[in-house]
Amino acid sequence: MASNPPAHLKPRKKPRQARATVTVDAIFEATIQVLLADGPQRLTTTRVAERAGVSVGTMYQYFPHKHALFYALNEHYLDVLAQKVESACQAQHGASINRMIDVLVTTYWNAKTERPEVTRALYRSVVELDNEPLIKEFARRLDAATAAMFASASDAVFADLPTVNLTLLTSIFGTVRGVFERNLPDPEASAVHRHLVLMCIAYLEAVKLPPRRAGGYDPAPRASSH
Amino acid sequence: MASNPPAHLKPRKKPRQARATVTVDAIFEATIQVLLADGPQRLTTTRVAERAGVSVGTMYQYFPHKHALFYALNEHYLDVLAQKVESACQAQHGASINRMIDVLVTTYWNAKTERPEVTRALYRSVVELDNEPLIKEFARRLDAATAAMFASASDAVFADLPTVNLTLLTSIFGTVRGVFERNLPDPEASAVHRHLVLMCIAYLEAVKLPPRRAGGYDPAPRASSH
DNA sequence: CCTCAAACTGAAGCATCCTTCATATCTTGA
DNA sequence: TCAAGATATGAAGGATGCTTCAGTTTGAGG
Repeated sequence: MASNPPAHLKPRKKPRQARATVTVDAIFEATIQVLLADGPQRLTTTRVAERAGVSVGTMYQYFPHKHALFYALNEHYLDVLAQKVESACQAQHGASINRMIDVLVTTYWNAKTERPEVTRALYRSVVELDNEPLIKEFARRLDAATAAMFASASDAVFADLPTVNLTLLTSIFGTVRGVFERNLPDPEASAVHRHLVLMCIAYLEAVKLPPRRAGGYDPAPRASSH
Repeated sequence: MASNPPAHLKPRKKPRQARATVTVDAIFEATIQVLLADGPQRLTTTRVAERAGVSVGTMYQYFPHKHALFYALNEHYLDVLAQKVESACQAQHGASINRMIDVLVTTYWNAKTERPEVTRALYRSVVELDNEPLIKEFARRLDAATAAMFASASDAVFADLPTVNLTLLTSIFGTVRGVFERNLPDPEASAVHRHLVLMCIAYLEAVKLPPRRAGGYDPAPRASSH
């Protein structure tokens, strides 16, 4: 369901027997474990294999090289994340922009916060080679999902939805990332979460086109026009 | 002028003769060059030394190991960046919040955009070991600078300035980073820049305390109260 | 001009790490 | 039960990188 991996880092083969499936799952899990325990620098084929309880050779039956493993891991993570956001957006079609923003931010936030260590580890690992296609595809999917949602808002229409949408996503993703990067403790992190919602709502209020009656912000605020 | 580097990655010695200064500068420049040309993965002591036109041994006279070099590079970069923002903030004391936001965002944005390749390379390199203290110190400095600025605003007072300030900085930094990460082409990047300013202004409008007279947003918008 | 500390050199030691492949074991299906 | 394909093993080859140090060159001060 995700994108098409560049040829050079496609998995070598898919598991056909039950034990092989177990093995591959163990390898993924081990990769995360090693990432958590030792950091991206010490993510070593040997270490992953050891932790997964298999031999190095086994890994190379499924992944042509280390980067392919890494790529597959991130692909899976981003795919799950994108699905969560997509279905959350879907569910809010026709709602108010306030609710949309709240759901969007909170869904993304919770998904990232569910396993903070994993999130942090992956953020730090995204540096590795060639996952730019992954990020692009992820961004494209969410762009589409949120744009469709906002276009369906019951209480607002936007002149330049693409830009508004892009700005929103960029700032939400960036803010969440910043919270992880600075390792903000919980009272502050929650406060930022709340204020991020406020910020986005205020932004949408400011850029939405005035509804049919009752001017939005500039001309004659709440007197019937003229 | 920056923080105190952890002992294990302090420079070994400072240049005492002119040629040594030249050497150290060349090493820094070469580090950036290699980062740009080959990426953080291929940043190798040998490669840096070669590009700098010195031998590996020379590098080790000044830096106890690779990470120390890296650390010093980032330290310098963040220091310059922090200074720019600090002085920009200083200059806006007493101004309106709109102007403050505009100056803050634009200053940061321009500083990052000045040499986009370098920015991108450094963003990608910040993964390396132990520069968390650097980030913390950088955040602390800017936090202080912008908080002081906003506290002096001529047209607004905030109930919870620390949170407002933290949210602003986190989202601004994060958004800019996101623009680089997604490698947004210029029309879109500029649009996000503009909208980021709008967003921050709308946010501050929404959270500022109502001025002495003429209620802010909730009660009786522009009729003399009561 | 001379001396000594500062600066520089770069081959080599040491430590990892990635990846392969010949071999062994397991599972399935007939 | 047995053959054949699937899966697993792990020692070893090959590559690269970090760091040291014994020795050389350079520059500053007397």
